[in-house]
Amino acid sequence: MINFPFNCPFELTLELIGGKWKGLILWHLHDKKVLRNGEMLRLIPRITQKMLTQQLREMEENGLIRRVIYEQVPPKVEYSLTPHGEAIRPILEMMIDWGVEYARDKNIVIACTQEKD
Amino acid sequence: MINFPFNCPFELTLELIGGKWKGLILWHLHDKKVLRNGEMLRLIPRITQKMLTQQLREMEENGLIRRVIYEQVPPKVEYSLTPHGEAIRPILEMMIDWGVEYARDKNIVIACTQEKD
DNA sequence: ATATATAGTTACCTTTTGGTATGTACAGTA
DNA sequence: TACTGTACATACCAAAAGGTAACTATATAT
Repeated sequence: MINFPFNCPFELTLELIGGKWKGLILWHLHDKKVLRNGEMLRLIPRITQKMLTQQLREMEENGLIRRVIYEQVPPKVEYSLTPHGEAIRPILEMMIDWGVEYARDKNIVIACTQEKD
Repeated sequence: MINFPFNCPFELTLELIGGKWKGLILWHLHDKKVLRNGEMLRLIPRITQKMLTQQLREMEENGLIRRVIYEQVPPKVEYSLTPHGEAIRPILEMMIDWGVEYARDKNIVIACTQEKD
């Protein structure tokens, strides 16, 4: 999995949460604790199934989230945060706070359907 | 400059500090306060001139850093942080802390020549 | 037999990002 | 006259990331 030559721990962290949708997915998981595939698709309207699966798989492989499969038909799969995923929370919060402040100062509009809490 | 449809303030922040070398550049600027082009090349051995200029220009355009040109020959240009750039510091610190902790847990080696302080 | 619901996969394409190598400008110095 | 130091720019290429559209599987309900 992870085996690049990182110049700095910052790069490692960026590698793990830098995907286009990862912040949003993690944020919803912090909020709801447990989410299913379809629920995430509804919470993140513009994401596609492919991107959702892709980002979830990467975060699972990196040990940020947990994937639990129930052997049922139709299938049921639940996603939740691991301790490493939980520990990301303050970073997300600070990035959101900084972004809000910056956007206010620069008059940038964010098409944001979610709130911080 | 910034005019994408962001899904979340997190994405905006990521857009501004997500470049391959931006964290490292910002970190050195936090440390040294003022840096010249050549000094940064020496501090970040694996970066190329092109990438350094590119990342600096983007951050300048986004208002994270300041570029001061002295009309001399040979040229002298100094880079420093703006208030928005300064405000990024706690995010960098948390990302570094989280990355260090994660790397320890997963036995990932980071070829890191810099220290946190 | 057909449709439903859920959670995917796959092939293909476009855009973005990062990297290599080389060229520019210009006053001062040997 | 050629070389140095500083801070770039530019053309070109390769790799990574992201996106679109269509296809899959299976028990149950109609």
